[in-house]
Amino acid sequence: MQHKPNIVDIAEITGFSITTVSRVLNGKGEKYRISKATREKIKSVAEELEYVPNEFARNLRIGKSKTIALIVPSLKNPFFAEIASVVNTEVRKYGYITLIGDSDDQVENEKTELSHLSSRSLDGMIVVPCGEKWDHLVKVHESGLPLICIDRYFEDTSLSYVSSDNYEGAYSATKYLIDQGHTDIACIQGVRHSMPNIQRVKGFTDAMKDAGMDTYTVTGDAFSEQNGYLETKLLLSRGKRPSAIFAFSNMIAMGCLKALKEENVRIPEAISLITFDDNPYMNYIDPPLTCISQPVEDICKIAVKILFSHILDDDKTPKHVLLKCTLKVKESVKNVSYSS
Amino acid sequence: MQHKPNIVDIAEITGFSITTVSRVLNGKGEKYRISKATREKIKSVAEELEYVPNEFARNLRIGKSKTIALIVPSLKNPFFAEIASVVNTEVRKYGYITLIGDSDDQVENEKTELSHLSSRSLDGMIVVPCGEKWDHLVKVHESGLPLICIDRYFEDTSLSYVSSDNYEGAYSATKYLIDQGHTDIACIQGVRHSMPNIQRVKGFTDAMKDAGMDTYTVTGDAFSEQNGYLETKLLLSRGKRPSAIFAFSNMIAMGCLKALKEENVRIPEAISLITFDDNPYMNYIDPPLTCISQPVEDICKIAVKILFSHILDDDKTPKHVLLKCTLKVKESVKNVSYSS
DNA sequence: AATTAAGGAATAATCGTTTGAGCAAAATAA
DNA sequence: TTATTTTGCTCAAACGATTATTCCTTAATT
Repeated sequence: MQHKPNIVDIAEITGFSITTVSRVLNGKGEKYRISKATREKIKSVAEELEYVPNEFARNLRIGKSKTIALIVPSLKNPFFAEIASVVNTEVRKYGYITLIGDSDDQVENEKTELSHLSSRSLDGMIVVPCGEKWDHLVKVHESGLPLICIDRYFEDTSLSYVSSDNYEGAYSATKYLIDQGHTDIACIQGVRHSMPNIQRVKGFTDAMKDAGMDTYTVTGDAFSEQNGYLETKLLLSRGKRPSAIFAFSNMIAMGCLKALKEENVRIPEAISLITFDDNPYMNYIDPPLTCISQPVEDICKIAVKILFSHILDDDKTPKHVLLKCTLKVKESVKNVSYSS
Repeated sequence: MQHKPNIVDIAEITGFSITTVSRVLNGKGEKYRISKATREKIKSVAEELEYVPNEFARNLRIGKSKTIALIVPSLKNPFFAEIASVVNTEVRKYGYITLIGDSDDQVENEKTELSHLSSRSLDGMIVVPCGEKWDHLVKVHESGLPLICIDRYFEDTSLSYVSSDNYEGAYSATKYLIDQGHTDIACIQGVRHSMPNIQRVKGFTDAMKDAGMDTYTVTGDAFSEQNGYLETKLLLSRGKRPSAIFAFSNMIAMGCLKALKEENVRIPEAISLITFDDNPYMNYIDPPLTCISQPVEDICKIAVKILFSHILDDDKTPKHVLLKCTLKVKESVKNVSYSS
C-alpha cells in the first residue's frame, strides 16, 4: 500500500463495510452497536496502517472544517503576535486549526483575506478589524459564520467582542500622571476611528477635565512607531513642552523613545512617558516604562470561549466583554509635585 | 438562493453544463473552445452570485490543498513571530495559505502537529525543528511532502534548509570582543544539539583559539530568558567574573539583563554584553545592545522560494543555504584594551 | 452526396467521508 | 410455535468540484 490508506482500504482488509469502519473510527461504535471484537480489529488495523482521515473529504461531507481564521493588522507587532500565539494555542484545545491572516492594517486586505479564507468553509472567525466600517464583517456574521472581534470593535452591532476597558485604562494612567503632579500632558493617539483609541482619548480627556485641567494635547493618527516618532518630534519643537507624554501603544512609545533620545531629552527627568501595552522588553528599556498592561491572554481565552459557544452551542446572542487593564508603575514617570 | 452558490447553481441559471461552467471558471475556456459569449455569461453570473469555489471539494478531487504548514518552536518569541509573519506574507503571494503550528519547543508537540496538519493534505511544510532527531521529518519528506527547515537544521540529510551562517556570525562577534580587549569571555548557549547552537559554539571557540585565548566558558542549555537569567546569576557568583558575556539569543540576553540589573552590574562598564538576534527594541534597551543580526526576512523569502520550487517545479534536489549575519555595534561592549 | 474535421457542450465517474434507512440473524417474549 | 425486540452490520446517496470520454452540430473536404 503505497498511497495513503483510507477507510476503503481498512474496510477491505478487515472485511467489514465502509460504514462500519467509519463509525468505529469516529467513536460511534457503541452507539451503532458494533461489537467490541469488530471495533478492536478495525482500530488495530487503522493504527497499523497509520490511517489519518482525509479532512477534506470529511469537511466536504459534513460542511464543517474544524478551522477558524484569525485576522490581525500585523504579526510583526508583538502585541498581535501574542494574540496570535494565544489564540492558536486555545483553538487547538478544541481540536480546531487556526488560519492566520495579516491585513497590514488595510481594510482592503482585510476584505481580501476574508473572502480568501471563507472559501475554506471556516467554522468561525476572530478579527482585529482595522477599518472604520464593519458592514463586511456583519455581513459575514449574518451569513451564518460566527465572528468575534477582539481588541478593536464596534458598538451597536450584533457582533460579539472582547477587549480591554480602554476608557478605564486611559483614565487611570492619566490620573496617575496628574497625581504625580503633571499638569501639561500630551497624548499621542493611534488610529482615530478605532474604538480602543476613541475610548482612550475619552478616558484621557475625562481624567483631565475631572481634575480641572485644560492644557492638554491629543495628536497623532496611527499605532505605529513612525507616528510616535514624528509626533514626539513635533511636540518637542513646540514653544512649551509638555511635562509628560502618554503613548497609546507600545509601538508609539518606541517612536517616542527614538525621538527623545535623538533630542537628548532625558526620561523621566526632562519629560515623563507612560504607555499602553506591556511586554517583556519594557523592563529592560532605559528607563523601564510605566505602562497600562492589557490582559491579552485573558482577552484571547475569553474570545475563543465565546466563539466556540457560538459555533458549538449555537448560542447566537452577542456578547460584549471588556477586561480591566493594570497600571504597572516603573521608572519613566517623575513625580513633579514638589519640584515645580 | 440562501445557501452558498456552487457550480451546479451557476450551471442551472446559465443553462450550460457543470463541465462547461467548471472549465470557464478555471480559465480553461479557451483550451476547450468554449465560445466567448458563453464564457462571459458564466463569469458574470458567477460574479453576481459571489461564487466562491469550495476548496474542499476541489482539494479532494485534485489532491492538492494550496496550503503549506509552518511549525515554529514558539510564536511568543519575537524571532519566530517575525518568521511567521514573513512566511505568511510570502506564501500568500503564491495564492497559498499558511497553517501555523506551535511546538512549544517540544519534539512531541512537533510530531503531533505534524500528523494533525498532514491530515489536511498539505502541499509543503516549513519547519523550525526543535529536537535532535529528524527521522520523522525525513519520513514526511520522503513520503512526498516537500519539507524545508529554517533556522535550525540538520546536516547529512536530504532535507533542504536555509539558515544564517551561525559559525561566521559567532566568530565575528567573538573576534569583535577580542578586538575590544576582552580576554575572559563567557558565552551562554541555547539548545545544545541544535545546529545553530553547535555552529555558534564552534565559531566562538575557534575565534578564541585563533586568538590564543583559553579562558572562556560555554554554559547554558536553552534559548530562553530563564536560562539567560540563571546562567548569568551563576557567572556573577564565580570568583573571577568574565569581562564579557555573549548571549546566543535575544531571549537569553533578556535574562542576562535581568540578572545584571538585579546584581547592579553596569553594562558595559562592569561587564560587556553582546547577543545574537536583533529587533526594534534592542535600540531602546539600556544600553542599546551590540548584536549579531540575522537576515530573517531573506531567510524566509529564500525558504519559501525553494519550497515552491520543490512543490511546483518538482525539483527534488536538496538545497542548503546559509546567509551572512551582520554585526551591529551599539553600546553594550566596552573597549578594555587600555583600561586593564 | 458522402465523409471528415472541428467546434461546443454534456455524461458520468471519481476523490474519501458521513449517515439515514434498512435488513438478516439471534435472542427474548408471548 | 410465533411475534417481537435486539444485535450487528450494510447499502447507497450525498458533499462540490474535476475531467476523460462521448456526443451532437455545423462546416469543410473529397
